Amino acid sequence: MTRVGLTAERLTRAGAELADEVGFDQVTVSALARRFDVKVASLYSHLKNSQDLKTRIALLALEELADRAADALAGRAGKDALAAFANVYRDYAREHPGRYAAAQFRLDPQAAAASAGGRHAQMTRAILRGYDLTEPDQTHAVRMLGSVFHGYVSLELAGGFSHSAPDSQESWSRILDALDALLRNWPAP
Amino acid sequence: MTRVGLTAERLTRAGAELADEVGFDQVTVSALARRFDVKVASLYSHLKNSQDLKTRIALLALEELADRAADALAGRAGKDALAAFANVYRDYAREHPGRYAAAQFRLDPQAAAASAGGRHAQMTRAILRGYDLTEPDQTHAVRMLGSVFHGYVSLELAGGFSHSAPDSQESWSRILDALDALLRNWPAP
DNA sequence: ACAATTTGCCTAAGGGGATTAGGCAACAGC
DNA sequence: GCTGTTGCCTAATCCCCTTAGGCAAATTGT
Repeated sequence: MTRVGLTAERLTRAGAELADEVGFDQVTVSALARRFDVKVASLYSHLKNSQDLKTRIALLALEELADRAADALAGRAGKDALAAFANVYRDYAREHPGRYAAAQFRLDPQAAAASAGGRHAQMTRAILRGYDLTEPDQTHAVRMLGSVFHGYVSLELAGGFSHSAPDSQESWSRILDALDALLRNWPAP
Repeated sequence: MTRVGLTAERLTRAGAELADEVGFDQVTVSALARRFDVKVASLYSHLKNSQDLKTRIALLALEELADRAADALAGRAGKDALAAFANVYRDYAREHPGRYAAAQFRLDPQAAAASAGGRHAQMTRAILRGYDLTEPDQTHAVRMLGSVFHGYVSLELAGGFSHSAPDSQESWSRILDALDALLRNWPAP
């Protein structure tokens, strides 16, 4: 029997592709085994279990997302940075819905600590350097931005804004305008 | 054999309770059968299948949420209405995490049309009557509010804001202040 | 009150995914 | 070429989903 050359990394990448094709919750050890034309049990030499697979895909997605965001942020500030950052999330979710869903996967504290989650938070804070916010308002703003981006992208992905005017792209642009205005004029307590 | 008296309604309610206890994705026809001390196959006289069960729970959650929101909105306007509405979502999600997750369940067009989704949208629009927005900005604002509420609640439920200062309640209040300010001063295109 | 009918829950059976134990063949290093 | 390790396999167990067909309990009509 010829060996196929499975590794945790190859399985994770293939799992991510599978997620984008059929949805993250349809990513299964069995489906992955079929994809490699290998018996299911064989994967257990490389993966601890099904949760391990999903965690790895989630970590991959978080890394990719952070990399793209870092790229987009380079050399930008103010509203420019805000929009670039936001678009990275939205575009990633549209290009890779399965991976985006994976990035929402509930990680255990172990994995969460090792994830790119920290980079995301840092970058969101970096954007706010272009605005005049001090703590604790900065944290409130970070949380709000995260909520809007995640919320909008989730709802859009779930089909919430299709089949109704105006265009989702239009709303997205205007919401970014509104957020920029809000950050420039954050209300005092 | 004595009959237990299963009905789709009782199963749906029990499913919702189960969801709150163990998580919506752990809600299974088998677990529900165990809860009623009945064989699994017996449930299929009342439910079409597993997806049917989940859809029913989702519809129940959407109704409950809409009822609470309608209640909270009665007699309120402006920021008062905004905060009351937002708190309904957040409180419901904290009291009933499984149901809240169910409300996010992807419904087929059939079920979606019969759901309380429309009421939610109408109520969000009603809140905006207290502000001076015309179309299409009103729709943009509706979408933004939905995104913030859903996004914040999701992130909070996923544990995103615990273990870090300031308190999540604090951020929530300040974000509502900020949204109110933004709606009173929505930027021109 | 009792027969006829409907209906609720059951047993049985088949299919798929997760996971573990134990075996043998392919590879790497000497 | 021999040896030890590793990769993939078979086999077995468990849990969930779903359908088919049967018997008994509730309900209905007389």
